[in-house]
Amino acid sequence: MASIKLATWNINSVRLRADLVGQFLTAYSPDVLCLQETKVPDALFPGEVFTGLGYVHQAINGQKGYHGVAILSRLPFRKTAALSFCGKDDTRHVSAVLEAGLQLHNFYVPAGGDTPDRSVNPKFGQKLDFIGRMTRWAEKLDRPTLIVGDFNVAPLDCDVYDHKALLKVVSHTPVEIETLGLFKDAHGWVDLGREFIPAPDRNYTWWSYRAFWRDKDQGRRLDHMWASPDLAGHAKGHRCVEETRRWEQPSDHVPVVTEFTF
DNA sequence: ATGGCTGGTAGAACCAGA
Repeated sequence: MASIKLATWNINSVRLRADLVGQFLTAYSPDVLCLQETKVPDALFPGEVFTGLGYVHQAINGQKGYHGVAILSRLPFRKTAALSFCGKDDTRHVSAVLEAGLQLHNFYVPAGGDTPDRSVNPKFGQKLDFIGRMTRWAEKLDRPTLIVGDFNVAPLDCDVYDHKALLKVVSHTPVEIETLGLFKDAHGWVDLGREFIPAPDRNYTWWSYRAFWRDKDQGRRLDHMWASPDLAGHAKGHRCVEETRRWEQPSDHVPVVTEFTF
């Protein structure tokens, strides 16, 4: 029986934290790692660090300063692609088809700015539109598909430390949760994080750099792995690697890992 | 309950994250 271990991690600058990525790859040995917020143009991507660890297959889509995504893999790709949604080429997607036929899509959904009102904050509108565009994109999928990444939405009450307070905070507002829910239901995506760690258990993937929030465990579940219905049953193990949040000069997000058997 | 850190681009204070 074949087994594939896939991981996703918002790294918040892959150049600054290339060694941390290497530490994670060595310690947890995923076959594939999807990164978000690489913050580096493709020509400057530190690929050799990961090639040296056996991750010789790399699909990257980055730009200067902001956003940026990458897929590092020990398994060969049949094909790779990068999508631009909403008329903006802002490096929020990269995908790869693995030899097993698994379609892997890595997303960095817009954060959405400060004010949850698209009439005064265009970034919030862009976020909702991006998720709407994902919904239409998913209509065409007809293969076993895994979507991973930083969705920048904590959908369930128990995905934040204080549901009532955060209803007004971008990442947990009702309209974001509704929009993400429409996307989820349209394809029947299975939220693997909650398959393996059911509500209402604590299951955070992000903690602010601000010490007060971190020390009080005021986290949110923003990073996700969603499987299409035909793939979800193959998921056999799942975890968040909270340890990395305590590493020196860490990302504010932690890796999420799922193992599949076929 | 809170944005009071952090990174990148600059080459000093911004913007952005969420």
